[in-house]
Amino acid sequence: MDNREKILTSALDLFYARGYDAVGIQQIVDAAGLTKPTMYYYFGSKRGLLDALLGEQYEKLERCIDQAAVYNGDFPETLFLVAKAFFHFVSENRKVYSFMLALFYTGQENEGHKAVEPLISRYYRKITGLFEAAASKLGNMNGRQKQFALGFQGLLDMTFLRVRSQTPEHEAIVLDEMQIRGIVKQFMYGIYS
Amino acid sequence: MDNREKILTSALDLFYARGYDAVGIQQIVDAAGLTKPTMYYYFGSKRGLLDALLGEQYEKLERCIDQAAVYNGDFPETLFLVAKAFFHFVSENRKVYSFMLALFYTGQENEGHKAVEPLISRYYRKITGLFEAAASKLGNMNGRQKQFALGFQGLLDMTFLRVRSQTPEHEAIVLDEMQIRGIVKQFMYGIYS
DNA sequence: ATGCTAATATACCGGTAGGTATAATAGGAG
DNA sequence: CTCCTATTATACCTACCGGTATATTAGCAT
Repeated sequence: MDNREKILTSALDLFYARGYDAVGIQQIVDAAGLTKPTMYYYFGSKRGLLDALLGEQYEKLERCIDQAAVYNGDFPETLFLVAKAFFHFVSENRKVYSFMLALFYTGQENEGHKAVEPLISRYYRKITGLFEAAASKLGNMNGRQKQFALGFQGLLDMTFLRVRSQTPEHEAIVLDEMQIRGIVKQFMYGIYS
Repeated sequence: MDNREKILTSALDLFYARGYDAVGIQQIVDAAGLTKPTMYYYFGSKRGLLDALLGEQYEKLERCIDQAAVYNGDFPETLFLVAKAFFHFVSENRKVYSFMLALFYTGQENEGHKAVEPLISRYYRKITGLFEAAASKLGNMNGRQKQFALGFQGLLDMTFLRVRSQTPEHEAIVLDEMQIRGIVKQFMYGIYS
């Protein structure tokens, strides 16, 4: 692992545990066994570090979802595949996804919020696109695709947070296929009722 | 409004917009038109200010819910009354509830998280108690009361965040009874399916 | 008027924040 | 061997952080 990666890793650990604003550059480079100029050489600023961290991690999430999110006519199955891809990613990247959610929930004038906001919006557009692709077949969404997308992703986030809180920090987050199908089923019943 | 209140108000405004760690005491007292020693006279420390702010606001939320959350045999109706009380509170206190959620989602080693955690836990215990009171009549919960409570509250939070994001900062958040009934209905279908 | 207390301001503390000027080091290309 | 560039560290900057010692003000009871 080169020094750039060391800094990114230490930063994520600390941001996840204490939050972006509560962590100083000094603490990050200390944890990485380096010094401040090294961090500024690679990232230019604290915000630059955050952007790099979020950008690189978000790309991984997006690739995960893109591989799964192909509407093929069977909408519940598509949602299941998306949910499965999502949980696969967050299980192996619990820190980064938790951190992204935390940043997104902080005040809109917060620097961290401004950094994640475009990524989260982009992600939601992707999920919304799924519902729009299915709109012609489902028919009864009445322009509520965005609301459904938010509801669906909210259910996934909520489930992630619940399972995370019940899983010790050092253990892997586990959700089997049956549980994931259960979540999608619950969501679909909500839509059709 | 006395000076103590002025400080609490300014603090909430700033914490809500920028986050707890990103706001300094100096900014808070400047916004309130006062000076630092006044803040330290009333609250002793930044953490003391946060505790006072959260404590006083949480009490209002708890009173709101307590008035509504009395299980009377009709469980869906009980949930509806709780949801209605919840939305009534968050509509009139959008900043404080948003701020509480933000703090709760930040890292567990963050001071702000430590401050809200007991309040949120207490709140969840209250909601869980509702499901436990209904357990004898509903019967089929199989010890999943806590999970249902988290799911139900998560749905309320999610809805609040969605409606909030669609409501301009200066406008009141509005959810009519029909929409609230729809949310509860969606949740119940999930349980029974 | 006098003394007491609650409430507020001025001016300051040590520490650390984000950030940088400068120099040393190291590895490859010629 | 020598130069060049990429990388890293030492030492420092200013600004602001949370917090406080001290003085002042205002109101009130005597």
